[in-house]
Amino acid sequence: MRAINRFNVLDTIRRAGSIARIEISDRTQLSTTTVSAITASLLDDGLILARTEGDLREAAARGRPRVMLELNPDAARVVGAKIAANRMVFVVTDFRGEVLSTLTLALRVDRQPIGVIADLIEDGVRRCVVDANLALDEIDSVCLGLPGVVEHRTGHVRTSPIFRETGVDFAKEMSERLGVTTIVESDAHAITLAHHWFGKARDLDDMVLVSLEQTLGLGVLHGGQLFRGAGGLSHNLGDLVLGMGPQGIIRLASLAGESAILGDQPSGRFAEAIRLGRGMAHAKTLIDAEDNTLISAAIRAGEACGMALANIVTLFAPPRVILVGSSLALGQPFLDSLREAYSLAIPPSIRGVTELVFDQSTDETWAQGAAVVALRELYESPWGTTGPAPAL
Amino acid sequence: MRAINRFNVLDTIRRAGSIARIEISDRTQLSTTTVSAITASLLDDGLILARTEGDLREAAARGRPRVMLELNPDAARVVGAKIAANRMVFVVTDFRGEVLSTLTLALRVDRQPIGVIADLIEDGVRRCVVDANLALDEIDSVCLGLPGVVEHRTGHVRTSPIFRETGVDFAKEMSERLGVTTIVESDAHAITLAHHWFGKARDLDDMVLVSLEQTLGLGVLHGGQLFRGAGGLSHNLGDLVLGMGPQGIIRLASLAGESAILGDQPSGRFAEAIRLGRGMAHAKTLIDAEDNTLISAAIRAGEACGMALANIVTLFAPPRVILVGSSLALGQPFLDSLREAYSLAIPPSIRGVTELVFDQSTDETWAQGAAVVALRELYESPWGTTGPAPAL
DNA sequence: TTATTTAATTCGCACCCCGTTAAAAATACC
DNA sequence: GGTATTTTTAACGGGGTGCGAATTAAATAA
Repeated sequence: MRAINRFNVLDTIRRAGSIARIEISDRTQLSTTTVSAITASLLDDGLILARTEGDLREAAARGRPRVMLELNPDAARVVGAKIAANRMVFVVTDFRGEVLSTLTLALRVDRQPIGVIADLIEDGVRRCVVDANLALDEIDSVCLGLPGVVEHRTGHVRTSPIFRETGVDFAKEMSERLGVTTIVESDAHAITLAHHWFGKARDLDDMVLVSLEQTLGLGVLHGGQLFRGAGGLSHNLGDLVLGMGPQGIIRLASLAGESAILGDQPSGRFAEAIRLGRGMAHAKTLIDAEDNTLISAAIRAGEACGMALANIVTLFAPPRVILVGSSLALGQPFLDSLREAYSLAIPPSIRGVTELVFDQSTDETWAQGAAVVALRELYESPWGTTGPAPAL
Repeated sequence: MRAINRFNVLDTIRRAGSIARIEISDRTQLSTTTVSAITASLLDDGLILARTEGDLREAAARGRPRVMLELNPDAARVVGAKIAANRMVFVVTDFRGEVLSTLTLALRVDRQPIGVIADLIEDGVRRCVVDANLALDEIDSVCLGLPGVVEHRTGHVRTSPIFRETGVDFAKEMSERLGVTTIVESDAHAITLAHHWFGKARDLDDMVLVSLEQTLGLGVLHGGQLFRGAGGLSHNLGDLVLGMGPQGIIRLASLAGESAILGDQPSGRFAEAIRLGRGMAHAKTLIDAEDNTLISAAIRAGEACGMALANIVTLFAPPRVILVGSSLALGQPFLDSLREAYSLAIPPSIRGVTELVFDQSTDETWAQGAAVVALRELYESPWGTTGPAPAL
């Protein structure tokens, strides 16, 4: 019970950024007595800091000025990473989730053996930590966000476009290499939490996020918690079936995946751009130059996404859906056809329930989301004292 | 906190049927002390009963014999109902969810004004209660399971095939008529809970149920709780989009809904059978007689369902999916094509995660499920005392 | 009959939260 | 400077919760 209240208080402080005890007791419905006790213990553990200035009540602040409380940035450091097929982005953040250093590695890792990928990630983590003027043993936790189907609880990667192998115990592997607790999570879940903490869902505890990257992913926030499916699996939208064609099953990925839009051939005109991770940006340039093949591919992809989106909204009926990912960079043809297909496909009975939001976050935001996954677990840890100081 | 533990203990007793305190403390991880206190209060409130006999440990029972605890059937009575377009089924159950009386009314209610439907339901409830040798004021709660999109929390029916109107405050309406707390819930949710309590998901706290009736519904059980979407909406599978045809959007309902299979025309050859609620049974007879039109309709419907099912499994990855509903009565052509389409459409990455189970429950089971919805709310109510007797 | 075994209860302890009250702290107003 | 105002801390009593140790209860085995 204390643990729950502690978490709530800590989370209230995080959301507010800077807040007085009175406000906390107001928002959490806890008595000021209790809030005082909990904040005292949080101060004691060094998780929060008190600041005297900064009382921003309207002019007439008569009585004793409030003491503002805020997270102690130095209470913990974590590493978050977005691992994609053609690039890796690492960030080190402080306890608030604020980025301390960033590192982007533009290199193609898919189809590499797992040992090589692990090597590269290990290297990236270590370099990014050094860039933040830290040592690895000052890092409390690492979280890797990667595409594919990931079992969060066990760190088991069932399938991922970046691995040739299936069923990899990647969290274990990386924990051993780094000597730091390492969590593996789907990249879509990471960006979902990033939006919950910092982005376009700060005000909502229920929402759905659809990520349109090389892989098509889904994040569902339900009561402030990620909905992780029964077994803690992530959702792989690309596998959704959109219909039956002459060649058999038509999956969303085959219409709206990156390779479906840009073409898959290693000799294709995008091969070079893709290798450099600039595929979508390049495509945008061509679309602006009225390249008809690409425009029609973008339109097809938008239609497919719009229909899949309508199905997801039919199932979850969230107040807001956030769309993210590199495909958004395709611009008007894609977005317009998506919107049109969506509004055609959305059933009348839930029309108006859901608001559609597009967001083009940087890769850094995704990595930051991974850091948030790690931080959330730290927030819920019992930490130092849970009550009076332990007996000596 | 007590409330939570009380509910857990009560639910443990329900699941076991008959169980000793020690076992409860074993399963709930509560201390025997706490279990004793809670069971004492439950006994005090008359929610459970103690029975000395019935200690079924293996032969050598040395020490003090266990006192078995079980639900007190008389602690409460509820009415559950399944309201369909061509029939209504009511049950009265005791506190355990055991059926005390049943009433089936075969009558077509869709397209009737809402007042008429309410009249019929009111009548059915009253008659079924009388059949159980009870008076209405001995009923603690009523739950109506009906097809369509229902907001459970408010009892608001957004759309339903049995109402011409949209946005009906049906719970309020019926509560006032009956003078008994009345809950409105989607029929799919009702049958989901029925399977959780009594049927093919007794052993699981996570599963998905798909109901193939006139309307296509979905129930998702997550951690023993119904997943009700963000706003408490139910899920209407019929609105799922399966592709784009020459006539525009193709929805699941247009391929696999009852009217899609049997034909919609009032002058059709099924008109009479449908009116009597025997549509599917009649269809089965014709299929057995090798009626090719029907067989191909059944196959089409099966394919559509199989594909939609694969999408749902892709999203939720439950350990088990239960399929229920009148369409199952179509037999081999339908089931085979469903299974085939499903196994074709299910992505390889989660193959083997989910087990498919078919179940042809009677209408009574659906109504019983509605009763379970009502009972679960009673279980969570604070009831009489929450601790020592209230001060006089 | 006595010892043994197992189940259930009683009792005391620690904890947690709340409300009230009082006191201390830090400012603005007069 | 004194006074009013507001936030924060501290102290006390009351009620609740859960747990462990000791105790009682009820049966069987020797």
